[in-house]
Amino acid sequence: MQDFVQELRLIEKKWQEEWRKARIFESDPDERPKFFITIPYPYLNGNLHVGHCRTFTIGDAVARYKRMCGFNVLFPMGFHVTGTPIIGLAELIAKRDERTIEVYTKFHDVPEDVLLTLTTPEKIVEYFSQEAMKALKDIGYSIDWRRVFTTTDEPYQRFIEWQYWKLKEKGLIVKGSHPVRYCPNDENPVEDHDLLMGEEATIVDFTVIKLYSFDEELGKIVFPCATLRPETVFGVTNIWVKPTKYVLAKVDGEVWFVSKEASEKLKYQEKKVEVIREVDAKEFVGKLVVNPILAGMLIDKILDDLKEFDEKLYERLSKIEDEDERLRAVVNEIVNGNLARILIDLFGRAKAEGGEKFDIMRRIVVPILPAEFVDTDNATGVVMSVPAHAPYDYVALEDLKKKDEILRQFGIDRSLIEIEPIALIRIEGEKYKVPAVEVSKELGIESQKQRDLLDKATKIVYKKEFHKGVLLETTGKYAGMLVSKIKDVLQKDLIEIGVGDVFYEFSEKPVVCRCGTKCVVKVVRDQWFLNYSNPEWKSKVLEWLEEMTIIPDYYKEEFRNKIEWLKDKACARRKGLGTRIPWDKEWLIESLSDSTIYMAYYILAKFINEGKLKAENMTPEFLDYVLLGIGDAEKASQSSGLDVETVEKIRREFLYWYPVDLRSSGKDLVANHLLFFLFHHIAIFPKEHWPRAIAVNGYVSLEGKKMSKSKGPLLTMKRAVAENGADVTRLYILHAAEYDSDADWRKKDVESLAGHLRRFYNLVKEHYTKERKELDQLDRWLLSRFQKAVKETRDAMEKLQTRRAVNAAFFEVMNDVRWYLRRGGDNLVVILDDWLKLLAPFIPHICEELWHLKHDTFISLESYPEFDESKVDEKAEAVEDYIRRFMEDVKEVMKFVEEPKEVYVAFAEEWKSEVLKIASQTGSMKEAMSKIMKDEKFRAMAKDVSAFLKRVFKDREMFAVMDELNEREIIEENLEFLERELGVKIILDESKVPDDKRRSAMPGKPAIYVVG
RNA sequence: GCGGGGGUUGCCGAGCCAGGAAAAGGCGCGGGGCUUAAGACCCCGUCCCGAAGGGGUCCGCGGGUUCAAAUCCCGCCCCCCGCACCA
Repeated sequence: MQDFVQELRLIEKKWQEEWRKARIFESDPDERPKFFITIPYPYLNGNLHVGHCRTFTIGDAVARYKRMCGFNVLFPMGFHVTGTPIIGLAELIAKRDERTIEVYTKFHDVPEDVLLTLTTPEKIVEYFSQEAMKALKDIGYSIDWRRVFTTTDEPYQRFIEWQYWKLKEKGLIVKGSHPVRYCPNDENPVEDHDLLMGEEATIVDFTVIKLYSFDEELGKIVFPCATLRPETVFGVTNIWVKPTKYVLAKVDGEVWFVSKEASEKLKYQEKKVEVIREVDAKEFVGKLVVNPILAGMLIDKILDDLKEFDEKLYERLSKIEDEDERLRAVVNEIVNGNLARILIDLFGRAKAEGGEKFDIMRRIVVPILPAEFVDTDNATGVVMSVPAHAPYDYVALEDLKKKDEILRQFGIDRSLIEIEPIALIRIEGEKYKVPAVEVSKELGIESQKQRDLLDKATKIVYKKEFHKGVLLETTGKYAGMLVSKIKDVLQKDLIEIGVGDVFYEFSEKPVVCRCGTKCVVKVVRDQWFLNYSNPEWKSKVLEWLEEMTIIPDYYKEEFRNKIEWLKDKACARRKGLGTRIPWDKEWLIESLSDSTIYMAYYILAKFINEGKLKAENMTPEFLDYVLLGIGDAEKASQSSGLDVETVEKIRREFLYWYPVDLRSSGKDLVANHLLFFLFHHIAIFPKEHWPRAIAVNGYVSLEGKKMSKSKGPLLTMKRAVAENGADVTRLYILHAAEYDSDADWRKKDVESLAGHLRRFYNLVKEHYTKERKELDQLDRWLLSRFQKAVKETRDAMEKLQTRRAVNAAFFEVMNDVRWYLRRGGDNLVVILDDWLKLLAPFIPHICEELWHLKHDTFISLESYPEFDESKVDEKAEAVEDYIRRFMEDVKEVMKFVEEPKEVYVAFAEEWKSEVLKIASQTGSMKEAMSKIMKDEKFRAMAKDVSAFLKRVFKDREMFAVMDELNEREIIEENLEFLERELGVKIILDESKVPDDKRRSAMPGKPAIYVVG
């Protein structure tokens, strides 16, 4: 086999060189219709591998197919190097990181002495782009290499700057802040591959709701309660702290009571934090805090009581009619005035008096209680207790009620904890009134130490409430809203009125950086964002999506969802290779954000590489004109320093090639690159230049294992081609899987495929130069079958189903050819021209080589075979089917006879053909029966007729063609073949066939009697 | 949790959207041919039963619709992928 691969490699090199010399893949505008296909340019922090190979080969097969279908195809390629990984790699190589050296020598096949010199990003880019180009040429892609570029090229940077100015002008770039995973030690955001632990963790935003206490010494103290369910603020009965050390800290001017951990974390979240002193939470247990929201909602019930505390305050509040406004005023008095203190005093009095007023006051003012389940390393370390809806809260509270010694120890007044849960959510279609209580009881939870059960209960309650929960009257103006919709609304409202905040926290812990430091969530401020949440932008993209072709089609839904989900994206970074934001040079444009409309750059790249267009020519006026048609050639010429003619030429070429007809990509890029690709085209270009189609394909694994660039295993494209040949590699990867399902690279299967290709190669070589003979029945069968292969292949290629295409064009034709030869066909040459063309997009080198045995044109430029219906010969196909079936049946029967020698054949009685003829004109069994029974002759034998008809309708397809065939003739004509294949003598003498067998014969299934 | 895709005969993998074959193809395994022999190649078999081309059971689990379901409907279980600022 190695010999064959070596021979292949020589053939491949030869034709690659011929193609290059003849420049057949260099595409310039002409009168043909154009087809512009692009593939995402690869990121060069390593060698191209067989995963790239899949996406690229699909692209190349389509490019070659379309070219042969008469399109002027543009298939360009560039290289992506902006971003951080290349810098990271250079650093690792520079410091001789062992693991990196191992992976790059072992898997990326970089010779060690070369690798060790790659200590700067520039050297890495230089080396890997050369290697990539070699690999892409080695496999014979039909790329127009005049257009290659790298994303750090100066002209490219001009192009990106132009794009960003455009987006800025359109108001699509905004400033904002956002949370990132951050390492305090490295003082940098931490990327996925720099994590030691916690890769699964996501950043969640807790809503912080501030409750207020009052202290003689420090004044107001804020108890910032963190929750994922802000709506539960309406059902707070107390707050929980863990009986351990906390801190009092000045946070943006207010005094906050938070866990020590939280005081550290807050510093990274845009907060100014000054720790005043460490405190023991026990000191605060039993003290009271004011819930400003409830105070605002219930103020009218206690307004009169305020009069004696503060008359002016009373005046101010009682004047306000509007409920919402009053709530805001109350909150304001708590936050900025001394209403909190008054309410706490009022609570004391109401408690002494008891009664209804106390019931009201205890909703506004709640006690601080101790609980062991509180995690000080989660958010602020202070939580609200909502026993109606949180099993932990309910159980902890019940726990506390039972434990007098704890109450004594903390000096908690028992009357403070005689608390009833306050329900605020109704669950649609469920019996629960106070879910946390009922579910806890159902599960038999007794103590807050039963964490497993409590977690389970919490899950049940949260799930039901989230999906089917509706807010009750207790939530004031939010009543009637769905729980699933409330979070964002309420968080926003709380922040707006001044008692809410956001605390970012990891969903799982710990999250540890490679350096060993625990990561925190940091809020980056004043970052530039692409405003993908912009509703007009979004809806334009959504509308255009409906016009597009997405392959496979169910990905359209996926795209729809992802477009909806896409939020503003930070497009600026501090570190990495790339282009600076033109109006804020501190920042680099993030590397996915500079790869959105670069397909347009391929048109410019040709001129740049020819030296006709330089970075300094690429002025905004020039780009405006050639890419958008804004302004005119004169102005563009003046501004750029290019002559008008060149400017016009570039403009014309752009207009010829754009838009992108197909972008074929790996499925991993759907949620990022492909979305941005759509958004940016739609933002920048006029509608006629928006992308037409996107196709996605799956990954490639290695002997069932996932490949990894940074850890291995990995198979480079170059090695795959060197070991197996370009055409073998191509055919394998195209046939290994379809669409988004993943392909597995298996050495054994690849080798077996090489065997198939060798057979094919030898077969064609043997038959191709033979004289054409006149067509006989068998040749017509072959041609007929071949037409179906053509149709199937074309159909599959139109849908980018390379697996189906290869199956039809290669394997199925191969099977037919095998049968054809076995049947003694020796006119194979009649399909060979077309067969080679049919296969040329998949295995271009072999096809080119074989084609040249007879022709001196390039097969790569020939026209693709057309389906020719006149060559379809159903009868010839029926005859072959008959022969095959006959052989199978005879063999089946021969199994039961030792040493079979003679086979006697009897054909079906005449009446059966008659019945069949009538039946074939009817649609149903019933109809056929009634029609047939009109004939007296059949009526006499109704039983037999009905039994036969049943069979006929069971096997309709076979019987459908039978009345056209003369069975006796077929067997007689092929007697020699049949006897040779079956190794018996076949005698068409029905007198030797027993009666019962003869009667069971049917058209298409003669009676067979074997004699030993 | 949300969204998308899946669970097919020893394995890989078609088919299911447009219901009607023990269910393509490949691999593995077994047998035969060819060959001095091995490999390659060609043919046959590979769920169970059957000494005549036949019968039975089968496509995650449980129901339903239908003359007929791997294919349609309902419920359940399980698996994979994405959830971002990273290419």
